[in-house]
Amino acid sequence: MNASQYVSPAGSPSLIRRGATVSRQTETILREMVLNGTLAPGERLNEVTIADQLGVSRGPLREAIQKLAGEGLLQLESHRGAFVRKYEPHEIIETYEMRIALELYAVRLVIERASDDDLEALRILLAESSASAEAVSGGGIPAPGPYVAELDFHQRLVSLSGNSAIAAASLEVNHRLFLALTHTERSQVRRQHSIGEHQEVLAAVSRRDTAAATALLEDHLEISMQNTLAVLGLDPLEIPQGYGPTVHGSKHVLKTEV
Amino acid sequence: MNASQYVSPAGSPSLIRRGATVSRQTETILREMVLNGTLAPGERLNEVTIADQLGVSRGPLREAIQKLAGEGLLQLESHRGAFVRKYEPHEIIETYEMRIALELYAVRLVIERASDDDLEALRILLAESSASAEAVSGGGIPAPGPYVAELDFHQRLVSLSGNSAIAAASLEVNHRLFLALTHTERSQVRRQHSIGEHQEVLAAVSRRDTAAATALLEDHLEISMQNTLAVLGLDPLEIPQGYGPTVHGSKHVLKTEV
DNA sequence: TTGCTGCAAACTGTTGACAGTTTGGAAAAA
DNA sequence: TTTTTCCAAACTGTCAACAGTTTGCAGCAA
Repeated sequence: MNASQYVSPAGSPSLIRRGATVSRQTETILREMVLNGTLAPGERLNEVTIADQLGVSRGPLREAIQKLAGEGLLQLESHRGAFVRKYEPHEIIETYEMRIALELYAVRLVIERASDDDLEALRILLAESSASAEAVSGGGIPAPGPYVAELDFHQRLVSLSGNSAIAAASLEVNHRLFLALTHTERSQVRRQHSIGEHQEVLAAVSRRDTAAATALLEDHLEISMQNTLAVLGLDPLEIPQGYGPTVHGSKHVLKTEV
Repeated sequence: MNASQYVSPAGSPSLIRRGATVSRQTETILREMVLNGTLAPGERLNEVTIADQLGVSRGPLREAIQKLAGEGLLQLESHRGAFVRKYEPHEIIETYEMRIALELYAVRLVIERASDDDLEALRILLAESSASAEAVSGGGIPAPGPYVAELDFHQRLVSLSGNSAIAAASLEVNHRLFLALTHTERSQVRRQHSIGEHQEVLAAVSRRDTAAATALLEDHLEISMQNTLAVLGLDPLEIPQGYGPTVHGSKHVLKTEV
């Protein structure tokens, strides 16, 4: 339901939040501005302008900028300022691979630790998501893009690992991918089908079938990455030296391995 | 050779570095102060004092603090300041698991992408490290602790994946673990033996044997984590709800799986 | 002695101003 | 016209001072 981790809600967020310092509030708002496209990739952040817009001084703003740079959303250049990070294709691939690394291990932890109730809750959520995907713009709720839903499922799944370090890193990676891909994406066709793959993964997790779950998840992520490469106009074979996508997943025999 | 990623070298680093801004220099120095124990875990950072020590004003210092907080080395508390992060046992476990997640996937990438020469170079490095470990404090070089060497090998291995995102995340995780463990560690006995395990992993990687390499690496990391738990005075069975160590590794049949 | 209250010192959060670098265009040279 | 030089405007990096919160202790009460 809550997709606000990736895109800001309709109303602009209130500047007033109890206990939070101006620096932190600025950080949150700035992150949203980067993720929802208010600040476009490659764009330079004029400190004076933005500080005026947000009604803060440059001090807290600069602290927020440092933080976001550490998260990979901004890029700092000495004496030239901060720019919204613009990811090169090979960087997107690297980030994708990091996502795979985190999720493949996370799903193993989920199988060991998540309760049946938690998994059931996720299954229901996925079913609703599936239903709302069929009824294209039917409901009154402004449905988030399929990519947001995609990331949302993965993030929830990873959270069930109980490992907050991996979950936090995963969120950061997803933010980077969202920034990198949301502005290139054209053909979102395949995203629709991924719900089915999610359901398959979740079913395997519910059966506590580690081999099947990891294999299915890896296949899903590989396909997703291939799709990304295609969107970027890159062919798997014409990728710069040594940065080709991995194809471990295709070796797996899925359900027969149970 | 270069262990400066984890511990500062003998001489204190020069404040003067061409092109780097005061903020960045402060960040680097502060990171070293945290990692080498000049600032102890749990200790509060007095901004005025530290700013005076480093000969900078509070502005750049605060920017550096924000950055290090993002790296998990400092913890910020509103209106109370920054503290050197003190990791709870369960957080150490979580961080360890994240390290495992990254390295297990990284080693697969290494097998696909690293050149024979790169692997050979790492093998030689490991051999030297092994030799210097035997000659306890024999050479003139002030040998870094075994834990530093341990992390150094892993970091170099991960770097050979060619994935800088994973490598950067791995370095950050290793920094956190170094901070968390270097102050609790007493029995470093087992660290000595890990060199042999490193050699085994590397051999499997050199043979491009993915199954063996990942299995060996996982076993090594699991053992290392168990050792860590023991040092922390935690028994695998008495770990708080659901946070027990995973034991995937022991299921693997190593070389026969080739 | 023990516990509570209130104040003052210390410290963090924030701001506005100053200093040095970058940048883009005007003016001069080719 | 094209290229180069130079300067001024704009902007980032840094600093010092102000404001509001936290904290610890002195003084008072029980």
